[in-house]
Amino acid sequence: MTDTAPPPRPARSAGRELKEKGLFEAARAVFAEEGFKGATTAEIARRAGVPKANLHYYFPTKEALYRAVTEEILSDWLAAASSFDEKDDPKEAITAYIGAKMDLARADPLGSRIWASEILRGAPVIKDFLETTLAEWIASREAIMRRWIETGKIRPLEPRYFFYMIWATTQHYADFEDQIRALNGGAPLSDEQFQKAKAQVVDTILHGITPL
Amino acid sequence: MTDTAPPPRPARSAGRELKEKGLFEAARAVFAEEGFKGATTAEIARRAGVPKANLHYYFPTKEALYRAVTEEILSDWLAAASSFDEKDDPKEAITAYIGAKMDLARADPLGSRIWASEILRGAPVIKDFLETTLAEWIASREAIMRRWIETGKIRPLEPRYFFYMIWATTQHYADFEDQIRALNGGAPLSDEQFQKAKAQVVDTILHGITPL
DNA sequence: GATGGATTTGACCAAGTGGTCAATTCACGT
DNA sequence: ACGTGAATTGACCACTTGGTCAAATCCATC
Repeated sequence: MTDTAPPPRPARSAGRELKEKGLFEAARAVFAEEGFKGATTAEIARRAGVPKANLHYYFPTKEALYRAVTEEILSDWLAAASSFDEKDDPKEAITAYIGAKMDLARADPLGSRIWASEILRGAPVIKDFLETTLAEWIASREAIMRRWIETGKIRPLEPRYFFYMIWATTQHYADFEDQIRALNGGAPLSDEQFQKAKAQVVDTILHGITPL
Repeated sequence: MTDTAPPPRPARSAGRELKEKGLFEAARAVFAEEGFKGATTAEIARRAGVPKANLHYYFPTKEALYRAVTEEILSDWLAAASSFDEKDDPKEAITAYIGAKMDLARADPLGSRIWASEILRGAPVIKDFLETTLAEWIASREAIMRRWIETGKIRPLEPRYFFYMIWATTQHYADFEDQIRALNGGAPLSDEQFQKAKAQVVDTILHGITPL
């Protein structure tokens, strides 16, 4: 992530970035499946196809690797969140936001699962993000929603619980994918099924908050 | 759980059950925080205040202890699920069900988190439950909901995605409690806040599926 | 083709892991 | 008091863990 231009040597960085990427992706998979504590550097290195010692050359510690992974996830989360702001109309804004969150859950279930796992263990690494960036994000959107409520565009409600519902429902399709698969006869949701689920989530929530 | 009468000797079992309970509760806490793999028998024993060897006297392996914990959780889940069946009217049934799920998330967040953690790691232990008991449960309730749809009592929708929304939203209050706390100024939701959240979840979902 | 930093990796280590075991203590019926 | 099985526990073990290190190899430059 976040490369700040080639300061000293962009030289061998081609091969370097490739290998780093391999480690990074392997780490995402293992962290998502096993959690931070359950994940082992040996397993990550094995999946990336490099000796364990090599992993520690690119990432000094398991935690450094984990932090790199989480930072990207927070960045993706914020990118999806921005879709809420691109429309003035509540129906459009909420539709776009739920759609973006559903698409993110579908495109990057690992990221969602790592986030969930991080929260489950007490959020030691992203606590600061939650308390600052995320808290500000939701406070600001609460203000927007209260305006919609005052102008009668949506039914009165507590905005934050509304967002929790969106987060929970959309991320569920990533975090509980294995459960959903078990309930779907062992097969993951097809694209058509997923699109139908997405439409229903949007539809149900929109109707849930639309004034009579 | 599930004691099948005192077959050979209910004798010293008073002290025994007490200690077993202590281990059991300590295990719940540690499994919820660290996941199955991340949890250590040493930590569980430490929290229960007994030597590690004593833990292995009551539960032969870490996995046996984990299975005992999960069985109780599945049982609690089914108990809450039964509240869906006690009413014929959709509004009443759904209100009761969401309420029961919210109350369970509030009363036993650890159970919900252990469930989530189990799914995240691929559900090795409860996979059978998901594929049989849970699959049957949802299939049967889908039939009920389709009848409600046919008689125009609720808007047309795919019942399973509706249940996913309920599960996701209610369990979110347990699984993401630490995130919710961070967004609540560092304090857990008060009882009043939680009751308001519960009412809003019921309200939004009911409106979401009620015909115009 | 020699230099020197970047990279690779097998061998290694101290700390922890789940689990075992034999020696001990306990608590009750006789 | 004593015998007996239940319960307790310190010591121990084989294995895994995250991380280190020095020796080897690579490769762009001169």
